[in-house]
Amino acid sequence: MPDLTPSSLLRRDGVALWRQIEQTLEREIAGGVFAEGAQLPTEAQLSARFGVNRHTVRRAMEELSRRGLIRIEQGRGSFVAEDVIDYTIGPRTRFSEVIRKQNREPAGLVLRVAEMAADQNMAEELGIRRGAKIVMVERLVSADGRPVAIGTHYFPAARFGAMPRLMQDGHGITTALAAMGVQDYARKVSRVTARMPTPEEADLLRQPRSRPILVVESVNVDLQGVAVEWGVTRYATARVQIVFEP
Amino acid sequence: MPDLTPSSLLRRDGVALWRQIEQTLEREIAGGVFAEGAQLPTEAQLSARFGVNRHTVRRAMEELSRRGLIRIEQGRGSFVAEDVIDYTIGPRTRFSEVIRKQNREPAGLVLRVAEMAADQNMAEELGIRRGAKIVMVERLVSADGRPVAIGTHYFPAARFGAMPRLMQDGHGITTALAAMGVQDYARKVSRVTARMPTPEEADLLRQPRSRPILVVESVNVDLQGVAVEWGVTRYATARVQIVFEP
DNA sequence: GAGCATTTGTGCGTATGTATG
DNA sequence: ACATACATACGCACAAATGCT
Repeated sequence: MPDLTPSSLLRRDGVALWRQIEQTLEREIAGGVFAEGAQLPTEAQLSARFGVNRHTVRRAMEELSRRGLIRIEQGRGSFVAEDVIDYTIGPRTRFSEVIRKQNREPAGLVLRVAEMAADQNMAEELGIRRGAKIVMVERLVSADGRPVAIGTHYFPAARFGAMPRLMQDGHGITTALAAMGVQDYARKVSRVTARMPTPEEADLLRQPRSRPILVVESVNVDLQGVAVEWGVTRYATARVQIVFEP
Repeated sequence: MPDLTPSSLLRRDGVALWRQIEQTLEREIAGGVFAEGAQLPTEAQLSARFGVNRHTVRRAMEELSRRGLIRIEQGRGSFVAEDVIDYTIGPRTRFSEVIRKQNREPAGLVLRVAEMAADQNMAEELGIRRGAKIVMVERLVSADGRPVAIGTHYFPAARFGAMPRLMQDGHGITTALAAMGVQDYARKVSRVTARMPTPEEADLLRQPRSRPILVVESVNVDLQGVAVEWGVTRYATARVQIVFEP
């Protein structure tokens, strides 16, 4: 199969060489020569292929990176950018619905389950006594098999003691809560910060350690306004942007 | 004036040395011996003062950092944490009101002003023709003299050509818009990502280059639903957390 | 850019105190 | 009394980030 476009460049035809390289690579990415997330040839290989200096290739790559088509990682290489998922957060945010609306397949994998006593902060957020039993469920959520976020959820054990078992049986939060009598729930507030990932977080989210993660803390309440869940979710900035619709 | 607490530590009395150091420093911070934002003595100085190994001091510092009382910066030192500002974003977000509600004094400094033609993206966001004139205003906003965010704002020049002059005359966005006939405006959507700061951004926001910034992109519309402003604001994660209230 | 001082970050080896069976 | 396990504390060396010349 021939290349999508001839790689030969026209010198002094009024279009800078780096522009021609940029356009060639852009067409090849659009045409599927390089798949989403795939590694591009190294700058050295590209400069050999186009018969130009590495600086010229770099100029083209910088432009592609600036336009968001590729992602350059120092010391690793360059990669075709994956589509960013718009993770819309509003009063009625449901993970699986958000992902399906983007025509992707949601999945959740339970990483960890624990039981603990509520400390001062948890107790305040959930409106329960300090020292009351809490169940914690941590899971990795993905879209089309690509990890999107790590969510750590805390539920009052008195009301939701069965939560860990339900979620390990493959339920999402919404259906698990429904099974325990919570027909509906709404998000109260969301606090957003950003920080560098721990090595484990970077591995789980399959993103470079040099890239920050978004940390969103939120509380969900039932129809009576009683807190049912307090959680911290860490999003991969490589693959998601958070959209708030007031 | 004597020290708030004697610095001498009790060995093998059931309380680990690092705990005693943690408590001593905590009391000194609370007592104002070290002011908000002030640099603490180096680990070497503290280990000399307490007569312990540097590791022992580090253990105490890690705990204080985990609890959010101090902030540790490699190669620079450790600093007493400043209170984080809750930057609440909703339909009616006004910078100066948000800051005043936290009992801090807001300020804005115009960094840059420019005129340009709308590219594809800007034109879509603002609902104008591609190539139409746009005015850009970039400013550094602070609370109590501490930089909080860098905002880059784009306005359609046809309607808001006087924007740069008004803002350089010390107006905020709200009063400048009011002077041009926009009595009220509302935020439509906010898209949130995080990335590492450029060196210039880190300097302007007075935060370490190793700490990520929050990037919020938003559109403001007038009462008729017509876009009046499209902007990108970069927040210092050291001093702000963004709160969304649905 | 190179070089240097300062400061925090990390790893490894070792000794000792504390709790448990 | 002894063995074991674990957290605490120390000493030393080097890595990494920052700021300055």
